[in-house]
Amino acid sequence: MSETTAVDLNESEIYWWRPLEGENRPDTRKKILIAAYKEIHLNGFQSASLSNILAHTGVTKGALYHHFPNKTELGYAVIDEVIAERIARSFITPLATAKDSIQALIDLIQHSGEAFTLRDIELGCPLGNLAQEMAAIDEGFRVRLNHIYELWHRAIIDAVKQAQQKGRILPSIKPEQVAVMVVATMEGCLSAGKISQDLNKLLCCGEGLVQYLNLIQQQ
Amino acid sequence: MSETTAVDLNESEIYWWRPLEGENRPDTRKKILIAAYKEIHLNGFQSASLSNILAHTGVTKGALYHHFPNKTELGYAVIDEVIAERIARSFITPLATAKDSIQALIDLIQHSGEAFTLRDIELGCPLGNLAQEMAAIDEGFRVRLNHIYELWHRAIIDAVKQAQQKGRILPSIKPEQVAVMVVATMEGCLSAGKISQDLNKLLCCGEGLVQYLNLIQQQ
DNA sequence: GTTGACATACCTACCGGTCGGTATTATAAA
DNA sequence: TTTATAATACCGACCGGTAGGTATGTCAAC
Repeated sequence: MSETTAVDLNESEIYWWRPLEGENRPDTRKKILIAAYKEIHLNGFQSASLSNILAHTGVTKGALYHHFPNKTELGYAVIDEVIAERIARSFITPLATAKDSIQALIDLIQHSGEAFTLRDIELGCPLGNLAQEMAAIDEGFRVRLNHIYELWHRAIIDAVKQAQQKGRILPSIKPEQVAVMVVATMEGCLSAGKISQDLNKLLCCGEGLVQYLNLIQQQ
Repeated sequence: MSETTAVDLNESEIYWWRPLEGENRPDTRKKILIAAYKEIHLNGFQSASLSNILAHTGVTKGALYHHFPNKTELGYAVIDEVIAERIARSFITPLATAKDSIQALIDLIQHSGEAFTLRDIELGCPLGNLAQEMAAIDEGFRVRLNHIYELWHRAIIDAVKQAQQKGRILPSIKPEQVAVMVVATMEGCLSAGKISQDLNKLLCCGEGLVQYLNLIQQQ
């Protein structure tokens, strides 16, 4: 979608902390992208305020419109350069590089469930939020977000197929079905946690998904 | 949440069709509620425009602010009087009244998967959309939406417990876990369908959920 | 002297919300 | 049965504020 390299978010940084001052060469574009990602994650795209992004970065409106033609294109860039990279790093690469692919998938679900903070579940999944909000409204958003989901699905399909070849998973199981279901349930879990503001509900849902993955294995 | 009776939506009606004219006694409040529900379903609450609602109903701003003190309270009323009733009618009552509760749950998932139109999956679940958008922003929304989810969970918990007593479901299964997972996966399915705009993906996901429900049954 | 990277001032559209006023209907005393 | 009173339902011009977006200017680097 974009030729520019992905943006490193520095995840541990607290939202809206004052930007580092006195930095010799601030990459303005990167700063805008990160601030926009946070603002969108917090408020959704439509309610994301450019003025907020400007205020929190110290960047001026002129600079913003120098780097991005309009708000929509800024949103596209956030998807292509921030969100896509996060999903790849968190959920796709670990599957592709694993020896035991199906166990890696289970580990991933359990690990991400445990790694969530209260703030995380309060805000929900950046990908899911945006997809929910924008898919019906803007085709450009829909296509870009769908592309990320397709990559995610493909990674799980490959993992299941690999496990099936090793005889670890019942041959009657359709890999595509598992992929769609795992992603859907993970998103649904996040959503459940967000609404109830109850980490246990999220964990409970994750256990259910792991249980499903165990049930479709041989023996 | 509200003492007023639920609003009948007349589901077959096409969105934003001209309102019936020459009707002898138009219930303005009901008209506003239905139009607001549709506008919110389409654009989300924050981006829902009161002017749009007014334009599509022919109701004036004065009338709107006569019936609702502000936009937020209008949103609350939509949840309490429109969305809650829809969820109850579609997913809760059918479970509570069924003889074979677990088969009713499976039927419900399969039936609702088949009943969806392309327009439905384009817009997504009214409950899920709103929850995703507003849970982190407004506590009033969160509490009301969570209440609906709680009712839904309870209905499934009762169904699973009932089936367990009849020996139809493995005793090791935790009903709460099934409930959270079923709701989460259904929401996730809808979401997957919405983003891919592919009915097959939604159906595929529903099959996966049914498969899970079959796997936790005895024999 | 041209280009890229900003900065500043400004524009218009639209947003939720207010407010003074009016038409209609219900209540009830005369 | 008429008439005074009051509450309800509604109208629409108007308001302050904010939104995204633009026009023009500056200034260092090449």
